[in-house]
Amino acid sequence: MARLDTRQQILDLAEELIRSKGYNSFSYHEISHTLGVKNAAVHYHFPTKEVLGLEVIRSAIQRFKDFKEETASLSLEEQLDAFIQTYSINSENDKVCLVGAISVEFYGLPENMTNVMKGLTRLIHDWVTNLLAMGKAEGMFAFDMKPETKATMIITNLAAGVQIARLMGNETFSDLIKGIKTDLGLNK
Amino acid sequence: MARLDTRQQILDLAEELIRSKGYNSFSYHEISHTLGVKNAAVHYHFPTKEVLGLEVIRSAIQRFKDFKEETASLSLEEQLDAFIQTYSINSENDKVCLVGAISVEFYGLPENMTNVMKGLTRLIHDWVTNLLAMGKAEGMFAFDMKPETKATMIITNLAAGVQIARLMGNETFSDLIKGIKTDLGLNK
DNA sequence: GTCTATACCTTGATAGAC
DNA sequence: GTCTATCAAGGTATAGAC
Repeated sequence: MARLDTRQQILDLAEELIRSKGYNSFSYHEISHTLGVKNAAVHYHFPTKEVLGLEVIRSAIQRFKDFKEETASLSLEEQLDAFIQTYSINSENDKVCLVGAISVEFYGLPENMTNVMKGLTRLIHDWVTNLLAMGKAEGMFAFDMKPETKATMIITNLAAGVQIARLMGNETFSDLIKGIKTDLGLNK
Repeated sequence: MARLDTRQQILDLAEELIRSKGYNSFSYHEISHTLGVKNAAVHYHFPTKEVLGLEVIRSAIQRFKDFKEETASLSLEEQLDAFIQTYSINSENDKVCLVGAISVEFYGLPENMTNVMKGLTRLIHDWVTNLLAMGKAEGMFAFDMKPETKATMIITNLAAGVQIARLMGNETFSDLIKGIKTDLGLNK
């Protein structure tokens, strides 16, 4: 049985590794060995590790754009739930988000990567800000500050929520989600 | 002029490096070169990198215990401010906190390190929980959930706040602090 | 598109002189 | 306590055959 798309497999595994150990903690050997190909095959698809890292971020940008389109017709509360869902963790999957992974290693990464990552972060923050602003206007979400600020609060809750879950357990994360909703005046 | 305490200098620099690039992004060579000593000198004080990482975390535990003692006589709001202050960033200092740094690289670190880190995280979380519980009882802080949950919310705001500031700018962080206080019913 | 083979550098770590 | 010297292992990356 032939490999369908080695390039895509490498890309998916690289993202998984970045989000579980960090960019500087995995090697081309780990990727090639896991996928059952050779080191050189990985270099064929992604000539340098920086290119691989960049493509991981670019594909995440595309994925977020798809997410926006796919959820655009949902209610605002459903959109918020769908967004929270993208962070969700269970015992087999406790990857942190890219924003957290890249920002923690920030000064150990190629500048190209951090620059592209800034774009993704803005994209996410703008979308959440807009969602909250609309929700507040509709009387769906309640909060007493700029929607930009509330967006930062929710994004940081989620980003560090998946991180701290590794140190304190997954219940801490599910508990946190309830707190976010309570502070938005949901959970009534 | 003799070096006063090489061991302490190594320890401080190692923490700085972990919090700016991550544990797997710095080397013994970077430490020795920066401090103007040789590789072997670093190994004399910290025989393995794992021991060095462990000592960084242990010294952070001691520092937090000192912080508790030093702030114990302050008002609850002053204690909260002092805690927030430990995360504070400016243009020369935008190190992330140890909780974030260690949790992001979690699966790329020696288990010994992550285990000791769990202790520090509990220590911090318990202290914040207690602070919030007392503050609520006193009518100083207002929130509609378990103090444990609110503690997780504030800690994740701060931990990811310093991270996201690297991608969005420091104003995002100062704005976030205002949001935290607003949600606690302060900032009136 | 994947392989073998290899080059070259950096890494963490050790032995032994001073 | 710091040095010189050195090591084995692992890292990214490339050349060229299939």
